[in-house]
Amino acid sequence: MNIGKAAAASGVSAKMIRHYESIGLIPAPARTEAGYRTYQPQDIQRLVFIHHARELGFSIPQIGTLLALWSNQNRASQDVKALASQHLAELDRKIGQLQAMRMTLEQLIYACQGNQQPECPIMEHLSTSGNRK
Amino acid sequence: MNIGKAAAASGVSAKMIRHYESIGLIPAPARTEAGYRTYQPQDIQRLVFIHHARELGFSIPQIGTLLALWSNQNRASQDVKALASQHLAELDRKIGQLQAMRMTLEQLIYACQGNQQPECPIMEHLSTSGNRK
DNA sequence: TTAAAGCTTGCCATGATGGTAAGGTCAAGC
DNA sequence: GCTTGACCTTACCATCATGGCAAGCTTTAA
Repeated sequence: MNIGKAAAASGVSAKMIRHYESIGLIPAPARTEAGYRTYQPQDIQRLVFIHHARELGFSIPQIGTLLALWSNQNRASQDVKALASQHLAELDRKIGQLQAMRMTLEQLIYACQGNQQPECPIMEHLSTSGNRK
Repeated sequence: MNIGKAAAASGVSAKMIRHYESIGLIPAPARTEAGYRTYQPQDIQRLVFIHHARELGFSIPQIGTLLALWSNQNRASQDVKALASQHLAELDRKIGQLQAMRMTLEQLIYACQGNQQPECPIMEHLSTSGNRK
């Protein structure tokens, strides 16, 4: 299977497959005489795994760890759970940050008249030096 | 005022002040004979404005627009409001994405025993090819 | 006078991904 | 057989905002 098919089958773009190979996340596959990469079914499984992990927001280094656990028959599910929990905490942190922005911004938008006049609480907020609780 | 003081006064790092200058977000300030940048109070105001806008998550191009509106006496608050609303929508989109990840991940973590055994719903989710609603 | 702190520019790195360019290869149709 | 188009290859550049480091100059304080 060439890289195009592998990309379509796994949901990972050809570009990213090459990238993952270059950073060592996936092993370098066999090549045809012409130099084309050829993928086996288990390579596709690995790519699918990566794709799903990316959908959940895991970073590439985390996915490296997950892949190692995946191919380890003696893994303890608590290790997987710990990594996932760590990522969950990170997601919560990011969501919290964005929601804090969202909250302030929404209030400012609500308070803004949105007319032809220049007066605007949003601008005032941005230019005000201090006292922003 | 040198760049260090300007950084401390505005909350924008010296590094970023130089960067903003290099991309044209702020005008190049006067220099001393030795080549040191010297900032005026209005420059600090501008930096404070940028800092606050970054805290709300506005992108640099958006901040460029906001700065233009800021220094425009004839601005209409509806223009500011429109830009802010656009950004709010973007925040909502990102929050939604993260929350979708969060939701799935939390369920998987909940279902995982977290013991010494290898069986793990998280791993199953990642390796399963399809049917992930 | 000397040492420390601060400034200068320039380059490199992040993280995950996209784009583009220049060229080689393969398969199908004529 | 030859052309065409789809596919592959590598290599480089771009994003976005920020940090770090290095080599060298300037200012300040002891």
